[in-house]
Amino acid sequence: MKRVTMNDVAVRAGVSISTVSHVINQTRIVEEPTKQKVLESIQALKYRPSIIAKSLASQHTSSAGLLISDVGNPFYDEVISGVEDVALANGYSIFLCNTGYDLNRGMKYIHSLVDRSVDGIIFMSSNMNFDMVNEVHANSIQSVVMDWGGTDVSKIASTITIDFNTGFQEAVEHLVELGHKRIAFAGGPSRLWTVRIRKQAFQDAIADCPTPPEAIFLPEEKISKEGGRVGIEGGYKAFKALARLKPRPTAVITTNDQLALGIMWAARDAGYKLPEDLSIIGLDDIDLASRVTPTLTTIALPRYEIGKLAMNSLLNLIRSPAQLNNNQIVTASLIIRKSTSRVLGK
Amino acid sequence: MKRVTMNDVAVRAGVSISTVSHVINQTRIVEEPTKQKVLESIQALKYRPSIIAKSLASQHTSSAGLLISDVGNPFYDEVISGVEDVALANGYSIFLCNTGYDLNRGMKYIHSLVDRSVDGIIFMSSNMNFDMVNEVHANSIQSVVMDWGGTDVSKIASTITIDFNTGFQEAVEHLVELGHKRIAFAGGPSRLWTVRIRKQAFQDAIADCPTPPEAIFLPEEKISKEGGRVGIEGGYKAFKALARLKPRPTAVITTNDQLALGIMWAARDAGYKLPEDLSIIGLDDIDLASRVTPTLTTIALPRYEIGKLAMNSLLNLIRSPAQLNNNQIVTASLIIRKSTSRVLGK
DNA sequence: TTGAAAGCGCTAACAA
DNA sequence: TTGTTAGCGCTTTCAA
Repeated sequence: MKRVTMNDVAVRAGVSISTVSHVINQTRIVEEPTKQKVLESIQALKYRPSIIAKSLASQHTSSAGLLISDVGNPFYDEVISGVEDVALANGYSIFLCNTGYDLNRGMKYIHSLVDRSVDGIIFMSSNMNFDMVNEVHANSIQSVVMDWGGTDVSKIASTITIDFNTGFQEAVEHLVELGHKRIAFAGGPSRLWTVRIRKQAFQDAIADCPTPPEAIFLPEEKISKEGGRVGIEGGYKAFKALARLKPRPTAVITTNDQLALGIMWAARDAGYKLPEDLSIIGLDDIDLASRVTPTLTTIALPRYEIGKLAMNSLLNLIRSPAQLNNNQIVTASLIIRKSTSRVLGK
Repeated sequence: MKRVTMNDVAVRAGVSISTVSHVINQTRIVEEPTKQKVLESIQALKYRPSIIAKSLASQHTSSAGLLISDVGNPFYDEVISGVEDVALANGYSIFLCNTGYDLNRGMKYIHSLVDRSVDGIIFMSSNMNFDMVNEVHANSIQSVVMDWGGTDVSKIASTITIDFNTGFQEAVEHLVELGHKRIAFAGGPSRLWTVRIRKQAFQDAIADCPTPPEAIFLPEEKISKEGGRVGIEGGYKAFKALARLKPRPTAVITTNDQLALGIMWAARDAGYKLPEDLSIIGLDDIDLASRVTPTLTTIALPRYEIGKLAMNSLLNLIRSPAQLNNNQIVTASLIIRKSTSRVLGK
């Protein structure tokens, strides 16, 4: 039981191999009767083209790599789905590369992808560096990078950046409207670009208020663990810090939903009534956010859209490499749920 | 800037192309001086072999497909990591295929993987069918399937099955020791094999007790949504059903952690003190389980190990296809945390 | 111990 | 409109 090749189809249809190729790829006009014979042979022989052979001959593989730092991070779920959906729709297959926040591992993956001659790579790992993008570029492979600080890659890759300003502005306005005068901010260490950009957006939003509320910054280092990641545990710690403040903030805005949930749970454990005693705003809109009680008000990232956008950008780049330097911006915006409420009058 | 090929290396080293191939693959003895020359050329030219060309010539691709139903399901996080870790360590790359609980989509992926000549496929999607496995087998591609009911594929694939008996036995024993006499079971619809197997394990565990506690089955259909999936919302509904029972069960065992968390949160919303008023046991040991308060006692699935096991089995199969019919069993076992406690004496 | 050469299954000039 | 054929970059048999 050998593999059925294009040649088998050609022989059975009584045409040349190149005709077969052309009817399959619709790459030149073939007379209807001839075409039908070919199609019939393909059916009869259950012929399936070898993508490998095709790749070797055509010099592109219809495959792409997706570099992320952690499949376990709820941020990525929908991003992956978005990427996959447009990939599948375009005949592309995705190599998933999970760096696990490890630069060496990331570089290994890059090499593997280059060796496999993928047509493009999407960088969504916060733990990436310029060398990686450059290595990819040096091998004339296209790439799209989620703009997570560090070096400027806009000369050699398309980028996607998230506009947090809108979201934070809406969040602060929302709280101010509810009467909050002291708003805390909880995030990881500012040395991380991902944190800095959010913090800046928060500060700008505060400053933009007609009568700015007081902004209080919870101690960063206590909240985060090694690597700078913050999670639910970070929320517990953030709450402790928050509860200790003398005039207590009446609201808190966080840099991610897990952190917000941690604060929420810690607050409840401490006997707070939510949201009356403390308004909480998250960021990301992970799945859980709408499933806990009270449901979490959060600055939502259109994650599925980001995934689709990234893959579409990559496809554009692959199809017309000239079209570089398109920096796409996606906007984060507030979703109001039940974890925020009017501050209690005294 | 053309690609550096094996031929370039051969020319520079003054040897034949086949010698280069052999030193790279260590597939025949090459005199030390010759070998050094080749190695030096490789370095100097920064030569990297084309996996595509290699695949075409050698008829295997060092790539594999991983079919799962939903990246968003926390069950898969570590499974994926496990698969990836051993894949990476063995020079394999993984095509991630997210069926989204959709059979058609699954079949599309299968075809794509077959066309790409992957060396093997791991089926971890509950939404798979015999046709898929058979299609893969018909193309002489190896596969490992997570034994999620349906048809028997043991003749054409290696399988992994989870032993739930141990876990449920430990769970029931644990509750009995704590004095529980009425234990509820909350799960999705029994028509799903995944649910049935767990339910059976629960019933067996109850029956095995010296003095069996009473087993109460919460209404399945109310708990699950379309497709039979149960999540946090299901937990809320399960709790309502549970709270309505006349002599209230003092403990509940669920078929997954999300369900357990839903019950936990609903119970707290209803003013229960946990775990005193209700002991709750989950299943899976998802990340959240150890991060909520009270931390969740749960029947843990060694998910990372399952991933590693699956990929290792696949590699074995690829290396020696004869070695089929190895059905591996992994055991689920209880992790005791804080969501279970002694039943209050009256 | 090494080299020559015939593929692997397809694409894409170039001819006809 | 169709066919011939030279690769794509590598593996592997067969000879030397």
